[in-house]
Amino acid sequence: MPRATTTSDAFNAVAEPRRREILEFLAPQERAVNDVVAELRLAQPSVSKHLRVLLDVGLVQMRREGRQVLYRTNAKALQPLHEWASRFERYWRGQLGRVKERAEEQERRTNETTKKGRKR
Amino acid sequence: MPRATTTSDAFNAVAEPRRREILEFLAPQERAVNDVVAELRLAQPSVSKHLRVLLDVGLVQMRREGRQVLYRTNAKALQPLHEWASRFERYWRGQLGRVKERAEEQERRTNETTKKGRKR
DNA sequence: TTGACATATTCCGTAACGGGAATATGATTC
DNA sequence: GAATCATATTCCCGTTACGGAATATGTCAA
Repeated sequence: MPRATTTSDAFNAVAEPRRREILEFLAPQERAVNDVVAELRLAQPSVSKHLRVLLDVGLVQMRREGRQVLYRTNAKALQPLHEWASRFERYWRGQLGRVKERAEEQERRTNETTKKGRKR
Repeated sequence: MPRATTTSDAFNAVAEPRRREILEFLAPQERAVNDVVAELRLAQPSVSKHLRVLLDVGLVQMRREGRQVLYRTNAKALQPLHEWASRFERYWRGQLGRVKERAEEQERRTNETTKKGRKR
């Protein structure tokens, strides 16, 4: 099985650095495709393709305005990513993480290691 | 250019769902490889490979203990991801985001009604 | 040693990926 | 209509992904 498609979810879509840049650029205000091209200095087809991916996973929204197409970041779609990372917050800071860690470490030693009569 | 390698950074490493599961499992306490295999019901070589990727980007740490190799999540390596997502927090909640949104919505509306067939 | 257990690596196959170039679609103006 | 501007899609290419199966490495025990 190959890697999951970039359009499968926000995690995959955001793995590409240029797409992250695009999201940052489109977050404060909506912009036309050519603005992205100019600002990030990417080829136009490349931008269109990245925007397509972002659109498919709901990370951007789109609106037609005359000849141009305006895109904007849909920040809500980044919430799951943020929340997922937040689950680890307690482990990189704060005491709760350490205390719990220590307690479970303790339990592991007594349970798992003993289950097969292992030494050490 | 193909997609960046999974070992290039945390974003790419975390794009794979199984690796996220592994990180969750290894966050509270360190575990042997076989524990991961048993708990997540993955093939052993698969787990070893995923752990290798996670190790390369610093998302887990490793320690040998007799025959087994114990892994644990290095939560600090997830901080950049969390911080990146946090930059969008103001856009999905909070007033700044909404105010700006409303302002633009307003402007969009005025343009549409006022200047119906203009040039750009 | 030899054998078992635990984990890692290699090789294979299929399936994206992302860039570039060319081309297609869409909307506006003349 | 035709020309033009703005964006999207298609095709080709070299690279990488992940899974499965087989095999290799490493550690302990008898």
